[in-house]
Amino acid sequence: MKDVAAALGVSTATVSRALKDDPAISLATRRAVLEMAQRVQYRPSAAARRLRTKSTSLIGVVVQSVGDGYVGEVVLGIQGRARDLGYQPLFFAAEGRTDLESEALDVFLSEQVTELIAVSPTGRPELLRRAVAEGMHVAVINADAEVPARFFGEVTSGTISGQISRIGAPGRGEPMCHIRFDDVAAGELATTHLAGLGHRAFVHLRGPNVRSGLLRLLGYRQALTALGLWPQPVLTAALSDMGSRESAVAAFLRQARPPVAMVAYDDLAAVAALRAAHQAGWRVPEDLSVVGIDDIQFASYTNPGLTTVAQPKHELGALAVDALLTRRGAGAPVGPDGAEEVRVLDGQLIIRESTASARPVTREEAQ
Amino acid sequence: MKDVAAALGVSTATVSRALKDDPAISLATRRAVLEMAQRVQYRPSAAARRLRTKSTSLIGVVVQSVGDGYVGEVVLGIQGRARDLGYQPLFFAAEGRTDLESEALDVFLSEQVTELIAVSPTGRPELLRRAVAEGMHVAVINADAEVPARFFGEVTSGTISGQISRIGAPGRGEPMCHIRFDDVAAGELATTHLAGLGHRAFVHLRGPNVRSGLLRLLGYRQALTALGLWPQPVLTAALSDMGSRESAVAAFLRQARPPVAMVAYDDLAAVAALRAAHQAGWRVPEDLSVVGIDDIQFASYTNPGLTTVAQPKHELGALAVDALLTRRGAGAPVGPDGAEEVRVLDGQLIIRESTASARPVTREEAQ
DNA sequence: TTGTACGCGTTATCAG
DNA sequence: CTGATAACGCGTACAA
Repeated sequence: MKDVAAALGVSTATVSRALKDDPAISLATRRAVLEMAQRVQYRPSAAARRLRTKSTSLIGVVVQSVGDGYVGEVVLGIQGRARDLGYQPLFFAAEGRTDLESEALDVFLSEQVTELIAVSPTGRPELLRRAVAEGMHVAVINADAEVPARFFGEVTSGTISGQISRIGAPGRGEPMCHIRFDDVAAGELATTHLAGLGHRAFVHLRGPNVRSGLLRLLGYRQALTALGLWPQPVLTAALSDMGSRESAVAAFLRQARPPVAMVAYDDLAAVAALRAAHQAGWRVPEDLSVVGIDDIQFASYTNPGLTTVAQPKHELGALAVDALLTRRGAGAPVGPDGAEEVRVLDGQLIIRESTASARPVTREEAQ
Repeated sequence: MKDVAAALGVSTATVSRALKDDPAISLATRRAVLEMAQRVQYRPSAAARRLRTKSTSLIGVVVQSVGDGYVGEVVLGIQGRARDLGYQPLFFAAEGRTDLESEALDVFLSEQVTELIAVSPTGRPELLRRAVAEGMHVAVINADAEVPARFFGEVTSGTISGQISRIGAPGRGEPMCHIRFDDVAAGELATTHLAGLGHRAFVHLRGPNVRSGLLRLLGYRQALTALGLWPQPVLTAALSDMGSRESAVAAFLRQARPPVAMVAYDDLAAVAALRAAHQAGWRVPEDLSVVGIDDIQFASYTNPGLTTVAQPKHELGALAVDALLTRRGAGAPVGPDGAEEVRVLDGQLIIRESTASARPVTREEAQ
């Protein structure tokens, strides 16, 4: 910057102003400065600017793992929107380790990052708490806290207590913004699609004991109840791995008769069902229709291609950035009353080859 | 820092020294400082330190897309090793857009990043050139430049010219470090595994016109040649998408007879083969054995699970960090003679369910 | 062993 | 409209 100033015979203050489009600057000098800056390959020192202004255009992003493709898409949404607003994301993969989460926060604090996005945090909200305590603005995408196992029992068989309906709303009044996929609606959408195909025998392969698992199950039940088809079976795997899920499905298929319509917790669970069906000699979609939730990249590569309810992954990321950065301009801390704010996004049904009509096509339909 | 100094009645210089384990400091004051820093929640300002020392502990990482899981694993390797060495990765997803690549470089330069890792750059090496021109140290993981289509013809049918053997060595003498997966060895490993299973009828589903595509094909040919089984068919898809590949495989299967052993360019290509086989009524692995390359996360979820040659993704990332950071200590610019340096990592065969013996098990083997 | 003083590259304030 | 100047938080050469 000194060089530019010297070369033009002006002061560094002038250069600084010209570069940031200060209104109090003559057009002539501004142009001269810009051109010279170009010629000298001037690059502003982010460190110096940061030191002086005490504000970064960095936005911290903690993810659990970046390996599973789902997160990757969200991250792309974040980066895209951040770019548009002149911000640069600083990523940190915590891999579910508390010590790494803590380290991430330290790094962000040292870098004077004030904006934080947590993508699908699964553990305790301790990290986020500390972050807001340190004065950060935080947005959370698809927070997925654990949930007592008995809640699943209540949804499956008993009456739904008030506790459960309240569980859809995350947070405990922490001043942070939540961006969420509508899990209940997704469960409903998957189920009604199947029902619309003429199915009357359903199964749900449920997920882990976390909020999204409960909510998707709830959607399944609500759709079925509305259709007068409740109750229908719900499968629980011992663990969330392929193996457990495959055996759960296999056990079910042994005592069932086609056609059956399955709503899986997510695409991975759906893949387990696909494998179990194949092993058991059930054809998909002729004998077993299955729909997943999420639309991970691989959903279109399964055999057959998986019908699923897609999460708007890009939008989730973009919206989190918006929530952080636009709020700031308005000056309001978070939400209208300073409490948390929640934005919910809907999924979209993607029909591929894993779902089909419950009965063979009749002659009329075939025409 | 001022606070800490004031609270203890010492100068900031003393605090600074105590914090960085300067030998010229008394044990007593050091302990006092450390404790007080703890109490006051002192966090060093990365910006100020950076401005003063003119060096960052940031390492820039450009990836194309972070969505496909493969990159995610490499990224984890990078972050892990960087952490150990006290560095923080700064990621940028370029999505194959030249303007974004350029912007990434600008960001890195503004942040005074001197270390750069490019993960699987596919386009022209322009970005990397500019980076070294700007004085950066750069390491490249699996550079995969385009390659003339006729080279594939030479490998398949004609004699292998000198050009091709030279193509294995990347770069044009640019002073940068290359970390690479041994594509030739991977092709060989996949092929010999199938041959070891008793197969005599092979196919290769080849990849795009890039270096790795050519090299894997070369490995396929070399293994077969060594076994006296060359020539064998090579399939070329119109594009790199599922559809083109499926039709290429379908067309082949129509005029072939089981059992056939296939070496696919990568796991995605192998998945296309799985789908085509299913459509055509060929059983895997009974009629068609297929092995992929890469071992993406989804390889274990296909139906049946995919036998593949795994890339050491973590190591690739970790090694790139090492190459950058340890070299620096030694003071040597790059490699022994200031030219490029290449490190090649081997793949590992992962046997799942997509490959089987060429003939039905005999009575002796069944026992 | 510790304190003093300066400068890294910017921007904001104040005067001109 | 522009210039001089101070300050952001830290590291370090030099003096004590």
